[in-house]
Amino acid sequence: MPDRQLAKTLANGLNLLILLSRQEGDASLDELTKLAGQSKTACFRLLATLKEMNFVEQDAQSKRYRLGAQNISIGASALNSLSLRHVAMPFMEKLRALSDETVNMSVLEGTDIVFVARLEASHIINTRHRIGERLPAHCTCQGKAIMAFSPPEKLERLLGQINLRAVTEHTLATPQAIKKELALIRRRGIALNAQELEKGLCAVAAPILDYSGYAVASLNIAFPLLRHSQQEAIEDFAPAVAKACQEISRLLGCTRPAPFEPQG
Amino acid sequence: MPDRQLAKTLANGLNLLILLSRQEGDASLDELTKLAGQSKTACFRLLATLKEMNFVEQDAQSKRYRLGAQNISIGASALNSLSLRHVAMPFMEKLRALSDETVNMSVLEGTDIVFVARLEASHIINTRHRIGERLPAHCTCQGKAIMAFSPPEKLERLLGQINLRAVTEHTLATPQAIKKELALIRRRGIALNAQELEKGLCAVAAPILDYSGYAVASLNIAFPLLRHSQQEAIEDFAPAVAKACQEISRLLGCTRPAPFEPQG
DNA sequence: ATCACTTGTTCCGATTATCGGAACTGCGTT
DNA sequence: AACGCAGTTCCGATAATCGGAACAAGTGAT
Repeated sequence: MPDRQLAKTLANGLNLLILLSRQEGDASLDELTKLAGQSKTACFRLLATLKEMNFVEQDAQSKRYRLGAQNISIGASALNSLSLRHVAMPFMEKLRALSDETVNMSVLEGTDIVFVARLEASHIINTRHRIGERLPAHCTCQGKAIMAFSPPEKLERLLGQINLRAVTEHTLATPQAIKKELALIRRRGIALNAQELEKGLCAVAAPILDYSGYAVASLNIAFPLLRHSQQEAIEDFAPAVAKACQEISRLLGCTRPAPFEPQG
Repeated sequence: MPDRQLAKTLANGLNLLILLSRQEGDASLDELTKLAGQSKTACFRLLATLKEMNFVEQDAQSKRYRLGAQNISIGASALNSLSLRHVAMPFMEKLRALSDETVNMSVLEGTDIVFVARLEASHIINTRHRIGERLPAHCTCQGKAIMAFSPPEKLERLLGQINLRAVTEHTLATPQAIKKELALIRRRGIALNAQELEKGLCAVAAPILDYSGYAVASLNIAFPLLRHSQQEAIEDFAPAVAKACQEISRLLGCTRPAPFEPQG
């Protein structure tokens, strides 16, 4: 996997950090050793280093490892340095006022999306995502919106990496199906999630593009089909989301023209 | 630097990540090279590795580095798995060693505080609170410390809900009195409980703030006036409690500066 | 209570990954 | 056009990493 000259030790250490974050709660040295596929000694040394720098903590009695407070501090810093959030927030507030449904912003990280901002609807029945949470990109309209407006070579690489497990019966299951869907999204400027992630959950998303004309993030409105039909979403929400994203993109220096058939 | 067997490459890479997070916004390779005190080549390789794993991003045109989305995801994971208790425990142990009095941590729930961690003094005469126990927030220094550093709208809501029964003759009895007291606490960074809950019981508390700059919990040292005077508490315990809480807050991503007159 | 077994930790030599200097590239300025 | 500057690549010497073996400390079973 290492094509270029990369710092292998650093990569191994970071990999342990990622494994630990994907783990529920804490993990033992042995568990991490097996997950990472390395020697016990190497893992031990790497974890000792991570511990020294507060990236992991070790329980005094059980000796199990968990994520340290350093990650919280750096994560908060990463959120703050995202100028996107500040630019987008007023638009997200407008969208929520319009829809009274939850508005999310996500970025693409590998084959997953990560939530970076969120304004919740006032309803009790709601989506339960949190900032920092990740989801498979191809199962979400936010992920599809970003992928549809990504550079072709990046997209090809992603399609090769995507784990095509079907989350519901509506999930796109083949690279061909995804490509066809992305072409449609590219024409319309809008991505739809019709129960692909969870039954009864629907959402519309549009991409936020930067000066290069490619997507850096996406905004969506998510809602249960209890309150709105898919048709309502397309007619009422989609144009508003698309317009908000176009304005944000313009603020980021994007000059790419909007697609021709936003109404599809 | 410790002499132990640590993975130096990993440490150097993590150090770059920390430097980047302390930086306002982004940083160039040269800047990071100087800050880290390393060769340009080494930094470049480490940053390339960090980039590969989405811990940093690189702007396509300016080549400058900024924190990547991976940190947001891991930070959120850390927040969930690492309870406040784990972060605060070592600091609480230090406070108890310093004072040989009982150290408590509480969070606010409604108009009450709830004890979530506790280290007891060795003395026989002692406070008898237990983890999970609740007390009216406005009668305790812990509650006042949290309220003083809560969002204004939340505070207003609370003040309307508080049941203003006077527990002792020293208890704050009107919203005006409470507001005045909270303003004082906000300036000093320290909350005092002078027999407001029980005759002869005194305590000093400071707030623990998260990345938003608002309080999520508070720490106190509680003791009977038998062993220390109120003046001793202000001179000896208050600065230690304030310092501990500031350090914990920083670990949680708080950047809010400490108040100006911690000694009041 | 003892023994076997699991998990975490230390030691040490061989190997290999890392480091830093020098050289190359691309870009903006004088 | 030449220069300087920042980022990137190349390459050999060196120093750091790795993994096996041994040790320590618990844990559970006989």
